[in-house]
Amino acid sequence: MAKGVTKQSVDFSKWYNDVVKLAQLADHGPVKGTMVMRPYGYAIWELIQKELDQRFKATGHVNAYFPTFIPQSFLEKEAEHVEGFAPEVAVVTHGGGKKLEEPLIVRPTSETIIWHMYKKWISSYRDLPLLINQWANVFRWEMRPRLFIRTTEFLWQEGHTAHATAEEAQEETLKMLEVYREFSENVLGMPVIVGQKSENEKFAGAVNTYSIEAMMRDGKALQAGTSHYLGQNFAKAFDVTFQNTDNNPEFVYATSWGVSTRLIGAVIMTHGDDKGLILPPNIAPFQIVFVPIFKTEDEKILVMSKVDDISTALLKKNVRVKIDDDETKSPGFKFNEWEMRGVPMRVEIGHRDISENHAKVVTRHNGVKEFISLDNLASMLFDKLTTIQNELFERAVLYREENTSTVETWEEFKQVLNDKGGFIKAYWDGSRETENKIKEETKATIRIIPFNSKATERTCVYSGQPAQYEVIFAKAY
RNA sequence: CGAGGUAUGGCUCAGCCCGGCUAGAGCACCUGCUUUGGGAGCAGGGGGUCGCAGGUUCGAAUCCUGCUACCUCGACCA
Repeated sequence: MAKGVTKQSVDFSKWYNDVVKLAQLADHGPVKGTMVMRPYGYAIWELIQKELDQRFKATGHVNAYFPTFIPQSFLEKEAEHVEGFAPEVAVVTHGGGKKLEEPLIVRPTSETIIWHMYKKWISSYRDLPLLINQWANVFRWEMRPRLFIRTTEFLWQEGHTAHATAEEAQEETLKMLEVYREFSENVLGMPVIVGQKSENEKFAGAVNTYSIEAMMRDGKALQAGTSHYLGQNFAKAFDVTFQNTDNNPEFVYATSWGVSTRLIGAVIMTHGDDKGLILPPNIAPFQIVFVPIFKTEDEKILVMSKVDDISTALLKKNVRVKIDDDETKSPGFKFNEWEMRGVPMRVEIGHRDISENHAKVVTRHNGVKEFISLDNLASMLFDKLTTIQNELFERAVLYREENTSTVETWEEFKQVLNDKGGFIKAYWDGSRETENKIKEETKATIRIIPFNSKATERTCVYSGQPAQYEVIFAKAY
């Protein structure tokens, strides 16, 4: 049927595209890889922004805005950075009808222009730390775009901080990683594994990259957020020094950290099912949808006044409510429509219900239908939002555990990856060569080196050499 | 960027192989009436220079060339 989404088991990619389009989250723009975020999808982003922004402010950061255009020469000042980003950068060569003296790059990330400015603003340890975040769009010319997950232009936030000591900068890096973890788990209901990236996977220009990794329902890994300790790399490239308390000049220590609209893709693929989207209440544009059911004008007046009473009580508790009173659509259509669009709870109220003093409440993620007394309906619904939020997280944790395997041998590794997929815990010798060979043979990469990873007395699953870490391997987005 | 596939009304597709009257269907949309508790029914109606550009031909949705976009798989990546 054209009305439903493709089943996940039939074709997960198609399922994802169906959900994005049918739930009206986003559409393709006319230029390859560009995305139009439709109102429903953008509303989710606004909720994500609000929650994150509160957390950034609470940890002492302030927002600012830097320009999109960056002189090409800036990118070239940090060797690893230019090597990493040059292949995917868009370049402006003409302006005002004339060829520019120096081409401008359209920011793929803002480290360079921000550190150019930081040089002007930092001269003493008293100017530090400098804790700035910006909400912006960035551009990366990707080969294989995918709505929300990988688009040519995307929205994100990027924090850029400057510190007087390495210790303080490292502390900041981990502090923001923890903000991302807490946000992902409590707001998005998405469990993540926190840890460090291998040399192969780290940010171009960073000393260390840390990330949160999530498992999607097809068993693949998605990097949901990163936090980088940049050391003095950018300070040296842009000559940013400060006078320390001993009156000596010293290069500034830096961090950067970001999450993007990719998080929306992550939510879709963490919670969704064959009926479509499932949104955790904390980021659902509509947390509860009311479907009033009536035949006559008298019934309509009765039903609508009751719906208004309950929704008003909910609005007072800041619950986001949608009353679907569109009389041109049948109730059955609305049930399917709002389930597909992921609204956490639906309340059906008709004439019959009112005479029996109850309403039918249907919970999206588990399909449970129950009658609840109208007397305490508003408070029951309010409480259930928290329950649903928790259940979604628990369910996602369980799914991840079920699809995580621990392997000892290389044969087992290949077999599990092939038969089951998901996350594979295995020991690794810490070498780039081994990681590359595993990638060549299986397409799986080291997604993360979890914190507290220990590998004493163990050997590498591939090379048989003494192991340095127990890591998570997976195929990734 | 490499391999394969697709492009016909808003959507899903048929027609193409083997060129030929006015390009079809289902869904969606509009109007009217009847309906409304899991994707309503009947009747009437509107909408397509067949992705774009060029070529072959008396004649092209159909054959040929180029381009673009999208999908799947690879390499790259938040």
